[in-house]
Amino acid sequence: MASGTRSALTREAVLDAAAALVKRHGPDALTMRRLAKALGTAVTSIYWHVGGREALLDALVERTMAELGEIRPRGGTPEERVVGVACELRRQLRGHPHLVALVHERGLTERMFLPAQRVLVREAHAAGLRGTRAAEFVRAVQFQVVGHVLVERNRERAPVQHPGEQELWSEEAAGDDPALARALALPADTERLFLTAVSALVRSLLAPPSSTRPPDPVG
Amino acid sequence: MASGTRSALTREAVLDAAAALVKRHGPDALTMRRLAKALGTAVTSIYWHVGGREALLDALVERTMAELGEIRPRGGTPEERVVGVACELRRQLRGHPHLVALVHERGLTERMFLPAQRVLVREAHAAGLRGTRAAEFVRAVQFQVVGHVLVERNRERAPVQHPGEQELWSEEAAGDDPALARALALPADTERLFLTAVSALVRSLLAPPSSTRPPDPVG
DNA sequence: ACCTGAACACCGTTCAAGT
DNA sequence: ACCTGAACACCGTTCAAGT
Repeated sequence: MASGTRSALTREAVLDAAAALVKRHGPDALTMRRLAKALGTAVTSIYWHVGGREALLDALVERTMAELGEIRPRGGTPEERVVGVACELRRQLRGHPHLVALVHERGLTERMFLPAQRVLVREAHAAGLRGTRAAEFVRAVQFQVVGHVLVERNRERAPVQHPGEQELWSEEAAGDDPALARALALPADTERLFLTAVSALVRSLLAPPSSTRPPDPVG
Repeated sequence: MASGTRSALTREAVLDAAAALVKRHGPDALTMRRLAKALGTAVTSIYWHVGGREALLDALVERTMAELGEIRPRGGTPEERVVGVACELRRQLRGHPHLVALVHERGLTERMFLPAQRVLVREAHAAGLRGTRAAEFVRAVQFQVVGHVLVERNRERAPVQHPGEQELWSEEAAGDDPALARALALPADTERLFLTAVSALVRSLLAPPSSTRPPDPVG
């Protein structure tokens, strides 16, 4: 359709090619020389348009972050809505697997999380939290989501571990709880685990602070 | 003291020098050539003793992991003991800042966490959890701790963000909650945040499953 | 304003050669 | 068995030079 965008090297075109490279082969594959070859230009042209590799990655992150959809809370209770927001956020991050690592390396986690922060603040207020308690709630959810995605992504990348939980737990005496040994020998169901953990966290943090919890009467 | 360990290049000596390099200047500074220069040998000698860079890092991780102290649970209730274990684990990981990233990159998180898993299993049993529920509990705590440390470490490395929460939250309308805006503009107190989050998680997961929580009667 | 090649200072790794 | 230098195929970046 478009005629001859052939010879004009644009900042846009460079970013497109870079994004494609990262998407296909991961951030390590993004090399100035490889990128130049993909674009059919000299390496040094890239420097004129976007600067060095660091600036290139910055621009790439910026760009991908802008593509992230907005999250809209859904559900009846604040708890449900917050859990929903967390799940949606995780989904988005998992949709751009390389982005997470890139953002993480560049220390842009805060920036990436800002829209979600605004949403979470509203929900915290709706649940009756205010001031520092609300701030702590927001950040606890943020750390939880980002942390979980980081750990999760890492597991997917390195599916087989040296000794591996499998062997270590299958032979191990897990007390008299073979079901537990079996469960720990299996790879984790991260989807379910995320839901469980974030639900537990949110439920506990949104609960009225009245119950400073008396010690359990169980022996 | 020791006489002439001067000329004999050992696998041990290589690992020592490598560890020192990583400790001082981070994993990126660990270069085969730099390491060789530090050791006063040819680059290729390292290959004979420990193999390539990848093998070197593996050995380094293995070694540092073995140095990690054991965690002993302390406290009256299972909840207290689990939180204590989590805190101790975080402390240990923070004590070896480069190790975390290395372990994470190599996908050895499971292996690193195994001793802690055993302890957590005992506490889960003590709290009355069994089977898959106990396994889920253990893994939730594991993901929480590792994830938090990863996020936390990243923040420390990149103290100033592009726009930064500061500006973004100081000018922003946070509803009618200036205290919250102030709190979110300040850097997070990760120590406190960790304690809050892990306590909330553990409390919620160790609570008896009886309360499927009826919906809040609040309008 | 835009693009180029040559050059610099680095990498990890291999390999034939020494002792 | 241990150590070496030369060489290969890569890097990111700079810079003077072209048009």
